[in-house]
Amino acid sequence: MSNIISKDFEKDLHERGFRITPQRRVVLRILQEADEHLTPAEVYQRANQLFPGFTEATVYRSLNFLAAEGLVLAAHIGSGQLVYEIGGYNHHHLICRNCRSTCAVEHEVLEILYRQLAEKTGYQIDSVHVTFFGLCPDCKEQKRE
Amino acid sequence: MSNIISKDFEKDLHERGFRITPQRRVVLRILQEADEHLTPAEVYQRANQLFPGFTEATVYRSLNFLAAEGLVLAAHIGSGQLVYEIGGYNHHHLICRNCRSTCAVEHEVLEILYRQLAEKTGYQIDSVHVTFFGLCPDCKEQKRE
DNA sequence: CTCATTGCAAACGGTTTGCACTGGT
DNA sequence: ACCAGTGCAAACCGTTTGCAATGAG
Repeated sequence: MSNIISKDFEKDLHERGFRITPQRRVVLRILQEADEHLTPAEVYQRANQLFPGFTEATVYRSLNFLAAEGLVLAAHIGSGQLVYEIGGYNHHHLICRNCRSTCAVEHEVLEILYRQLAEKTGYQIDSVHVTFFGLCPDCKEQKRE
Repeated sequence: MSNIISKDFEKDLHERGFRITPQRRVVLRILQEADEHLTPAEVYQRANQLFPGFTEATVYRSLNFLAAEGLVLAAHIGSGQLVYEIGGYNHHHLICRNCRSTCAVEHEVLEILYRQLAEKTGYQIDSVHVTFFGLCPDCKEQKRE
């Protein structure tokens, strides 16, 4: 879809008393176009180019808002920083603890695990973004030297 | 073992020019006795009782040191906070996103997954502490009301 | 016109750092 | 005695908040 916010969402938000501001559109759009997770700082940086005058506070508020409304997804990746990405696309990350490179893993690969975990613990797992650490092929090779 | 720091480790650290200070012993001991992950603030709180005069800075420095030396393990659990726990005991956490209760999962359950992931991606996964989010049995029940 | 949202700047909480002192070795 | 480690206080960084001004509805 090419719409910034689908009309359904706009209507829904509107009916609940929220407003669709240019700022929120911009933040959402940035995440849609980034197609990867971004830190609030990265969002701010890009937002400021598209929309001079943007405040960091507004970035945080927009991200929180969009996350609360389910339009974007907040995830904790290593390093303690919270990152945001466009919702609706379940995937996970591998991060190389040596070179920091990342690699996405399709959700399907992990789905079996989730089912097993759920059975064993009674939890209803709904993590949609988990980060694993390790060594990427290159660094693994290098370490062996 | 009842030793605070095994003699081997003391010797090893010593040979590399590090010193075993009472502060480091205290921090390590707190983590050993806690038998769960603690935030730096929690460590500080306990350390200050055992050892009045302890500084927060020292807690952070000790934790970093012990983590770098492999004596304790730093893990990112949700909420972005870094927590520390005694090393050598691989496990993972489920956190209920509703009531925040946590539940540990034995490493063995996930070991198969790691092997699969490693095969598919070429990464050498060595995450020893991954956190999954979901709903615990109680909250799952409650939600259904 | 109203009230949700923004901009601004100040506050906040967790973590790190510079520096002189202390104490482990 | 030497230098790694500590205490203290100030700096830092990412995030949140109070308040008056703005602009979406």
